[in-house]
Amino acid sequence: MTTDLRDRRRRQTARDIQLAALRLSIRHGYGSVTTEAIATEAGISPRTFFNYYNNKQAAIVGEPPVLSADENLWIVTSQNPLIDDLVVVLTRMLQNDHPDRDLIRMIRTLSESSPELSVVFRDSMDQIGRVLSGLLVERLGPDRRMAAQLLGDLALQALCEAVMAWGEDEAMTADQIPHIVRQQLELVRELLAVG
Amino acid sequence: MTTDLRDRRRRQTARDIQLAALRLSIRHGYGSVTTEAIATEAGISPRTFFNYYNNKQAAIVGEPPVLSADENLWIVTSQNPLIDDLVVVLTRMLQNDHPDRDLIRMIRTLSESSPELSVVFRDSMDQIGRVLSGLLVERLGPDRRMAAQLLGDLALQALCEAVMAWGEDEAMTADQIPHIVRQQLELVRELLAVG
DNA sequence: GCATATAATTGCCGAGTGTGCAATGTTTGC
DNA sequence: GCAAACATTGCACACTCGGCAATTATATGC
Repeated sequence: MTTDLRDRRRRQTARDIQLAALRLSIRHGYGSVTTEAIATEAGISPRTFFNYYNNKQAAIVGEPPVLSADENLWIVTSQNPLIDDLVVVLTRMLQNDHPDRDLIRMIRTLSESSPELSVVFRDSMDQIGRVLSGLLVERLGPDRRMAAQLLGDLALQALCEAVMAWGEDEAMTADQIPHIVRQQLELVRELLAVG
Repeated sequence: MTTDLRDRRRRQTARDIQLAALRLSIRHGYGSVTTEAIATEAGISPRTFFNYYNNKQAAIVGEPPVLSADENLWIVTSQNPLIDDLVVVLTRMLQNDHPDRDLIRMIRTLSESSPELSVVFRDSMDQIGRVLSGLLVERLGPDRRMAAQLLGDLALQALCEAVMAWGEDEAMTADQIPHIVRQQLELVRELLAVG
């Protein structure tokens, strides 16, 4: 059962690299920091950096959470209100991958000073978006394909914003994030109706 | 009044480069095509490539349309339904920058075969998204800031999808794109209410 | 027209990115 | 312990991208 030693090490190293990338980039600017500098700061060789992340941007955002299509197939046939189901899916995803408030804040700080990073957080969740959209397309049928994709994207974007807001507000607990997501989705619905 | 010779040349060259990038990438795969090969195909020097585009991805999607904040300030104080105003803004933007159906189709083809490009089209519109979101935040007030950003993003994503759909369907005319956007936004509203 | 300012193209060079390969360590299962 | 599996590293190499200065093309004033 010590079989997880490697796993823990791997996670820890991935984290070390991310932290090094964030610290150095915040201090010296994203563009001025080389992968070599990050590797040195993280205590690994330059070559090893690329065993963990494909590029500098990936190191900044870290390993994104995963959304398993198999475990969420129920949403395809569920009769509940769509908004409820979306919130359930995102809640579960968050429970599998507890975000770190400090890291989130550093990412936010950095993407404000480096415009080229503004899309990076979002892009890192692209895989999740595709899975979610795929499930929604199944649920809503091919004639509502486009709206299904828009909904998946909207929900994911709402999650990103809610996580960012949580990062800024020390008084907020992680389990409030899904609540924010629901609230904002309902607000969007109202604004599309009257606003 | 021949003062536009340079301008026309510039546009033409930008287009030539984009076309070369798309053709070569579709034929040999995005990852296997070098900027040097693109430059040669476009009839320019490798160095000139980077005078037009900052990187290979930018060459693929070409120069994105611009959304002028100044010209759309009216949306901040408009009393019309939000969805109407959004459609108007996007319609005007499209009129300034007629998209080319063939290019859109090539981009779509390519992003299906190269997953790393799936976010590129969207990312190229990031600037537009920020402007639009900014306007909506002004209109809706700081307490609805998050929803405003989600709405701006949703509208932009709807536009992207509508343009892609138009690219695929020869029977569709460009002026139908805003109609599709409206239709999909309304569908999203309904789905958020009942779905 | 012609000379001159302005802008575009190009070659050259150098720092940085990212990958394949093979050697060397380290962990795990037995 | 030992062998298989896995991780780290160094090395070499192709590619990306930007600064600089020389060259060429275009625009403008006279």
